[in-house]
Amino acid sequence: MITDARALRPEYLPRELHHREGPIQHLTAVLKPLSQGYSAENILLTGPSGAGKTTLARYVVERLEAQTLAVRSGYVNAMSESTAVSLLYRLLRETGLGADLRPEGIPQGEYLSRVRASDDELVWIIDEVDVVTEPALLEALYEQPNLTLLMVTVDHNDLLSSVDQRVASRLRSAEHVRLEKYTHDELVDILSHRADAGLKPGSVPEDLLSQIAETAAGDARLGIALLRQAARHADREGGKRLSTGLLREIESEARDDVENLQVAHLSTHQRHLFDLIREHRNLSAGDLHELYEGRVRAPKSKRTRRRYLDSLERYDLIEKRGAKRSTRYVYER
DNA sequence: CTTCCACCGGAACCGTGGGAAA
DNA sequence: TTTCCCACGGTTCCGGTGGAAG
Repeated sequence: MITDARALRPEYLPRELHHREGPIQHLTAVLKPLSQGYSAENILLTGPSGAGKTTLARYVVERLEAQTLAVRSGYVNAMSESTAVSLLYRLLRETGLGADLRPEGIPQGEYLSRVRASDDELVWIIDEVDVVTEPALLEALYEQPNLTLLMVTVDHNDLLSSVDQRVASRLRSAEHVRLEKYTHDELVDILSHRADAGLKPGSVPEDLLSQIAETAAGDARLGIALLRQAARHADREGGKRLSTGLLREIESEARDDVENLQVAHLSTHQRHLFDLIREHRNLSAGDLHELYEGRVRAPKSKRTRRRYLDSLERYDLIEKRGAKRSTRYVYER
């Protein structure tokens, strides 16, 4: 049944993007000066999860790079790089400017001079830019004359107030491209393109796609995870066609898939905190700290735990409710 | 209504370790 | 080699604040 598993994986970059014609045009227009050797505005790309932000950014930049000799690009997810230096290192490697660099022990300035030394215009995609903790880093990047930033983040309305002042002002000054959730019909269409690319023709009934789209509620990442799990399940059972009744069975597996992508980035102590909250579903701050201290051999300080909990919240793995003495940490699902 | 204090989060500080300069 | 520098991952300190208890 599965003819090309890659097409169902989360990182797959399709050859054509559907239902994003407007944003594609917008982004392309903002980046256009680069193809004529001029510099372009920095860009902030926002939208809810599963709206295709990352895919869109990579798609547009890849096309630009293919059409223009003097443009090079790099992509990084700020979530998975804990420090400024590791983020710069990764980006330089991606851009093809750091093959000879080692990952540690080099001052920031050295990396930045690499950027300036390049004859090409550079476009860097920084995914989840709101977790960049060092404001000085973005400022420094802004000052590089031949560097255009394409910053990607979820569209929390509280975003600009929650991040550092200096970061916020950088984000505000960038050209803003906003993505909406996919509609039901758009998502059905996207899923059927993926099914065509990855599954035997005719193996997915139309009404199953519609159900998946319904469950995913505009979130393409979840929709594709559902499709992938449905196909795997059917494959295991030796079925030739995905059945409509399948969805309830595989929904939680698909949601686990999406969650596991995030959990994979956690350190062991972050993981302990997350596991406790997931086990208990809902814990007061006091209880959580007590449980954590009982479970872990060398507990981190309270302040450090709060930082970990912050990052869990940014990953959308947990939710913090209430304030002050009635703070609770909640896991839903 | 007032008081208390658990919790949050900013800021300053610290020990370690690798690299570069002397 | 020794010394200096700097990033990193933490901790310590502390002021603000709003729920909860009195």
